[in-house]
Amino acid sequence: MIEPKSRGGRPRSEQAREAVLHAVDDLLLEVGYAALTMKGIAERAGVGRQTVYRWWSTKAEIIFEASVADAEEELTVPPARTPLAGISAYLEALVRFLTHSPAGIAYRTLLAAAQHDPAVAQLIASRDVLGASAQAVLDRTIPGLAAPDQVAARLIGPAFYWIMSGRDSTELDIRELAESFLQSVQVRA
Amino acid sequence: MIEPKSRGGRPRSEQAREAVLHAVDDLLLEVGYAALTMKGIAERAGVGRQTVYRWWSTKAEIIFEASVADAEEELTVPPARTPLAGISAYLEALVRFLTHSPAGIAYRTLLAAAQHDPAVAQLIASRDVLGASAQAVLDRTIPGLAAPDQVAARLIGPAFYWIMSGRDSTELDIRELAESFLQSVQVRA
Amino acid sequence: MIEPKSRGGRPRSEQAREAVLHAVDDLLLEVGYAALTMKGIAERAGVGRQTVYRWWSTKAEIIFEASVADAEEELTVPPARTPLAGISAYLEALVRFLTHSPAGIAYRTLLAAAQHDPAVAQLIASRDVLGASAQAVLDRTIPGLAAPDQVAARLIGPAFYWIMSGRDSTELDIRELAESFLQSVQVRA
Amino acid sequence: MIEPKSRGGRPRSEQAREAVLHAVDDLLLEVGYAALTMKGIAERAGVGRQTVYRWWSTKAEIIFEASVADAEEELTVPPARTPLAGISAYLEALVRFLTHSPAGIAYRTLLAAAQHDPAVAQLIASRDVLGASAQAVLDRTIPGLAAPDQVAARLIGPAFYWIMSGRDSTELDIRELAESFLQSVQVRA
DNA sequence: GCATAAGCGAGACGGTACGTCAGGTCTTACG
DNA sequence: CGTAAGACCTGACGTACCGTCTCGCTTATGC
Repeated sequence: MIEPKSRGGRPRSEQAREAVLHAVDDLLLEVGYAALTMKGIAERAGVGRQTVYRWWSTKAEIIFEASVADAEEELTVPPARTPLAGISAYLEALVRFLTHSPAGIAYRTLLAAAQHDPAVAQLIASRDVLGASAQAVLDRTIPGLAAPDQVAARLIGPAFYWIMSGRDSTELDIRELAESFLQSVQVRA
Repeated sequence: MIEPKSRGGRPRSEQAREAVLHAVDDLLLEVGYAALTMKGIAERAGVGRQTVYRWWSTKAEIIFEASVADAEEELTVPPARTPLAGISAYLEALVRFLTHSPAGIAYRTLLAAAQHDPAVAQLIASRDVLGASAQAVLDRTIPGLAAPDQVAARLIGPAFYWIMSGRDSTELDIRELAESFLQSVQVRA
Repeated sequence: MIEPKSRGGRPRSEQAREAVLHAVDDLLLEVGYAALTMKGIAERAGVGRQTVYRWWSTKAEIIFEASVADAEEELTVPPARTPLAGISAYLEALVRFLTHSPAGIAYRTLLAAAQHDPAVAQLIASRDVLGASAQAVLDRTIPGLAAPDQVAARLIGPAFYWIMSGRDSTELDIRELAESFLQSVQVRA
Repeated sequence: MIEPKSRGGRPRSEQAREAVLHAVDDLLLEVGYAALTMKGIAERAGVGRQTVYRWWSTKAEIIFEASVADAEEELTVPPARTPLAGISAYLEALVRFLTHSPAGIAYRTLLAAAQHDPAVAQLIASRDVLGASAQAVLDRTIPGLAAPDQVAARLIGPAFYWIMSGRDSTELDIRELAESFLQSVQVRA
């Protein structure tokens, strides 16, 4: 890819870019998605409103850029000695991500917005952090699966639904989830 | 329970109540949740703005009241001859509900809003249509389950995640989902 | 005059009428004319809103009915020994009325409203308390004046303007006003 | 006086300012003070509501700014050859102003509002167009008066009361008013 | 080394929805 | 049939944020 190679003009301020991303991180935790406004972001970042609009069209885009890197890191788990340990560790990470990580809260927020905003839906589809992380674990644990997408959904889905529907994550029996999943896979293999 | 028995005053207009609920039904499909405004609802319903605020605090409450009855009906499936047929039929109904039913689209919208609005979260928790419908099917198909909530999550979760993450519902292999679920239950029984 | 002789039904409640007039008296002092509302009057009087509208069209009418009797009484001064004493006493009463009497404040309020509301203008013209009171004093003091209306205006006007334009009434030299007025009348007689 | 010298930002739109003032001028004549709303002003001016509120707090402030310059001009009369001619000319101008000039109607409106709104009272006291115009005439006609404020009130008051109380201005004998005033001044001098 | 060009913070612009309030009308049950 | 209560529709209130614009200024490139 070739740089656009500007023919002069002041270059984009990296300082402003980071100030915006940090402002969004902070504000998302402080006031929540609904009360997050472009105006508020600009003021918190100490940046002109036009500067925000110049580089991002919507608040969803900013949240996405601010959280996707963290999300990928947090959902990466090291290889484990047994399938059960690997799957359990992944589910632990998934639950922790969705319930306690700022990036995970941002993800839930975006996924929520995607339900009624096609632009956001396309945005999160363009970098499917949850699916990709599950895929990585499955490839390592049970190579050569057919319909890997659907298997990943069977892995992620129960915990995902539990949390999205507002249930208490500490009452979730992750070990049982991991065992059921593995048995449903192995029996059919 | 005794009626509050008002001591005079004009009674609430049932006509206004229904006009508002229908207006929300219509507008939700036409313009979507984000562009759904209290002002717009009142105007579409031919009702005063104050009248809307008098009976509902937020648009989420109106959507909930407008869709919960439909939701319960659409998620009820008749008894089937075999467990596989019963589970499959339920999953079919679930997918159809979440993707094509106005009430289901309303439900996704509310669940999305609940991610960053505790009031909405409490509202949908107060009448858990998805969980209750799954529970009904499970009671009939595999009586005496331990941890029925978590089993319901294993039933609902995969399809739920598939759809919420924006994947194409026609590419979902429901038969395979039902078989995996039943085997994971039966093997462990 | 014949009573309308109602053909049955509950008669008008004198109690409700007085409650409304007292409520207006009180509220006018407490919150002022601008913040005086039909709704507020009804609630303060413990009376139905419809009952207020049934008997008075506007808040100006209620204020008028509530204050005109008091106004006439307060602007009546006893005969004095000399013209100067009579005129001075009248001007004292006028200033006190316009600045300190609830009825006088109500009058200023109505006169203000009359500037942009023909209905109110007609209402206060129908019972010209200020002009009538001045006329009474002039008839007694200097009988047989030509153009009594305009002379009354010369008597009332200076103090009236002083107060309406917001000047401090304690800085008004009433004695000087009375002397000037009498001299302007006598010289020309 | 130094300009506030803003440190950046789009400058105030003179076009918007004038559009608002003209809209108020027009609407005051068309619909009157009571039916004059901030919303209506903004719409008529083709201006955002916020823009109106940014520069003026109340409709009284707008009316004041829209009319004070006209008022001062209309109440200025050229020097006359005799005191009687000068005073008469001033009273003519005063009556014409209060009854036929848009600025004068605006002034009556403000003076009315001032009776129950201290903010408006202070506003019109801050630039006392009536008093100042009378003062100017008196200084020229009868220099060296004691208590010039009260003398001005004696000059303005009778005509002012006549008009404010709703009487017909064509029935006012201005020549007689002027003569009475001069005699009351000269006799005492 | 000076013109050109784009990015910057600030803040006013025309809009629109917010949630509240009062207006004036109506529909109840009660007396 | 008058009354108190209170729901009804209407529409203005003053505020917040939208996304755009216009300032003066800064910071690069390229002639």
